Amino acid sequence: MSSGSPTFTGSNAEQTRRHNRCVVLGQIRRAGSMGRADMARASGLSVQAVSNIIASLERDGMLLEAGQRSRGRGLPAPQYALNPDGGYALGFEVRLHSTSVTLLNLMGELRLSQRLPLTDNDPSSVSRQLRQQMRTVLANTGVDSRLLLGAGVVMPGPFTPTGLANTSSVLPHWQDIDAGRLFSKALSIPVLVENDANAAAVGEHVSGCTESLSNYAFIYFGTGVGLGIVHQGQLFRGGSGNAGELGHILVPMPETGIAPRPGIPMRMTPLENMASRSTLLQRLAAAGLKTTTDAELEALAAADDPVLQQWLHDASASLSHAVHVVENLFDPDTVVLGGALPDAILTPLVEGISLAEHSTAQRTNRVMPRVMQGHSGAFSAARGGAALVINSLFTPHTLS
Amino acid sequence: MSSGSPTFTGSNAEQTRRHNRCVVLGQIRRAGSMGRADMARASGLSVQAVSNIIASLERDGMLLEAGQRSRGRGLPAPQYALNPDGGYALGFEVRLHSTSVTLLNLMGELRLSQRLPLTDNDPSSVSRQLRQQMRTVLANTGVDSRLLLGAGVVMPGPFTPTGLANTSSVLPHWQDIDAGRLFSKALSIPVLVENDANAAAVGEHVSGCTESLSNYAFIYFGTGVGLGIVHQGQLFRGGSGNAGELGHILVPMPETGIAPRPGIPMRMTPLENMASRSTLLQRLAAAGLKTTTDAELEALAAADDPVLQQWLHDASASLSHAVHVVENLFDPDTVVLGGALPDAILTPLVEGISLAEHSTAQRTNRVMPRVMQGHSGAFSAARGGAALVINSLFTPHTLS
DNA sequence: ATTATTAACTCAAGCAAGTTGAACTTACAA
DNA sequence: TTGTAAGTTCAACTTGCTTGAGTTAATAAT
Repeated sequence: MSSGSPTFTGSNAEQTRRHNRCVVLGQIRRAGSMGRADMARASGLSVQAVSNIIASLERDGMLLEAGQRSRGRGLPAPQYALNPDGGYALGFEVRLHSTSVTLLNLMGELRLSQRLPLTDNDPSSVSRQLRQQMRTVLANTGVDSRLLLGAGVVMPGPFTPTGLANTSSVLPHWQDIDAGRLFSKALSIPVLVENDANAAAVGEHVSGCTESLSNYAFIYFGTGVGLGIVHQGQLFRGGSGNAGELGHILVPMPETGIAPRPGIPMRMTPLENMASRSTLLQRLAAAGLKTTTDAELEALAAADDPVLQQWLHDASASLSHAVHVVENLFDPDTVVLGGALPDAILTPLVEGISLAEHSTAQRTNRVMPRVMQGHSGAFSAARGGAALVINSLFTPHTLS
Repeated sequence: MSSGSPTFTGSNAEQTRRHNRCVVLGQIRRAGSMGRADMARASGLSVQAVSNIIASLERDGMLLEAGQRSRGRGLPAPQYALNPDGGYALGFEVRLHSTSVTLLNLMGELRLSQRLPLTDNDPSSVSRQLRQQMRTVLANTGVDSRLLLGAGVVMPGPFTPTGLANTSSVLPHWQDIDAGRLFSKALSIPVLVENDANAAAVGEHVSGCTESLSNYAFIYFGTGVGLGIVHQGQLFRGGSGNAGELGHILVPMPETGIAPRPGIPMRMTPLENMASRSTLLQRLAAAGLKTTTDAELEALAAADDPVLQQWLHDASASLSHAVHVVENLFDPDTVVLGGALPDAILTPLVEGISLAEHSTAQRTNRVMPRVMQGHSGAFSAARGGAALVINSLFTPHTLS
């Protein structure tokens, strides 16, 4: 089913208040702490309106007074800052054989993360396991369940426009399941479902190298290679929620002795055949190295393993091509690379990227580097899931 | 200067009304005509709120009563439809040696279009010429200037985030000029400035093959090749307004005897070296054919000119690659191709596109063709400019 | 030291716009 | 002929932002 025109929905006083709360919270978050008059100026609201919103946020425990600040004459302004413990968000990553969970506080700080093996990945088994993990996390951190603002669940796509089901997914048994509704019922809190790249992209916004940016691209290394796009503070999801399939785009293949496929005019290959973790593992396996864990990969990196070095070389070249495409099509303020690779691999991969001079991104007035390294490691997707919830507090929901 | 986080601005009752007016107008537009109760159900507003908005829109001349409609029992509902003459929008295209103007009514119907040669393209000369063209159009159509809702001006980029200036643009003398402010002063109406591809994309939404869609990509053939992305009814502009530089992405080069450039690992070339109007003209010139006008191109197409045929073949192959990239990165409901090419060229170009089966876009449940042909011809950009204004009436401004 | 100025905040009244519920109108059905 | 359903209007109510007057406290000027 195609998305059609979104039937925009009407607004009223209640939604206006919700919007303005988001605006105020977002400003406090970005500035660290602010006074009422500053917020009024920044938001265009009257001081009185800001004052009422502050009072309501303080009642809800989201804000704390943070001293006073005097700038020259006049009454010193009481400053307000986020209460880090004013709320928490859970993030889950559901994979074929494991589920991960993270807990972030309002400031986007990691409180706990945990991974469990998953034996049955049918919907009800997964729901049970997430529910169990939620209980464990709350018990281990002492966080009151009433402070949970929601959960973000990261799952492999593809998605359909009607919520979040998948057709020929990596996960069996999930055809046409509305995962959001399912988990929301199981966990008794609001749930957002996203793919790994989108979640990781938002994770970088909530705590990472793009906190001050609202337009950027995030290249995520999971099993394959994904792309999360943040545009004007919002995720770009595409018509059916499957935008950012960077791994599918064709890149020129370096001469590695592999024959070109028939039907493809040149020696082109999908990016995920060159620059994904599974490709690396395949190459290592072909060379007789049975490698699977991050620790093993780190050891190979430390030993300057030649197969790994060659892969890094080839993968960086392919990524350079992909980054060029992303820069020209999305015009991001920066391109961040991160995900489920150890830093020992990710860092040389990012450093190996060489960008063409001739590009829209080659502006004179840019303040960010064109390429940056973002969060990495096993929990970057789950962290991103929790970040989706945190981020939604600070970002007015522009639609609906 | 990078965009940073957009400081979202607060909302109030006045903006709520503006938003709801857009919602209601948009629904009437999509449905053709509607009654109050239908709009209330579709928007989530109360019937009374809709009623008040309808009254205000009718006072403003934007709506007309369009009979009654009875569905079974109950009071027959008075229907409302857009008043085609309730407002007009101007669209301009500023090029190196010409300026074009179009006038669209509220329904997106073309009322007039005109092209004038441009001798001096410095800012004040252009402003004068546009002002003159506005007067001419109003005089020739008898439209009252008070019915002008605004103008959309299409100019070549690149843009900067601070409004709409350009640095190393095709147009000289325009460095760091705020074109929007300039034209708005000259024309005494609100002005939007966009690049050709974005404007043409919105043009297709206002009257074209994507009226019922809110996620699509538009590949625009101007001097080069551009891409306009509409996502959830909004243009995707990127961090500095320069998203969609499709012409810059590298595509595999068919064996046409041209030597590969040094530094590029394979025989890759920017798309606009393969699939742009200027490339076609160059090839024709190299073959001794001094062709410049659309009429001459149409004649060559009718004569099955071999140089043109070869170009069509090569360009379609390159475009196939580009469409594949666009499908996978943006996940649009469809990809539309259009712009400043005559139909005699555009149609075979679109028909020549062959798409890989293996793609995110290869869904089972798609309702639109993957590739469609959109508006073409000399005025497609200027039309798009006017469409920007019309579209803004029906699309709630989600930010700011 | 006293007074003026300035900035930030609070209080109370006012306003705009959406919501709610009762009353009215019309068409179809029993 | 009467009842029911659907659409609309009217009037009272509610929410939330704005406005303007009054209060407080820090700095600057006298």
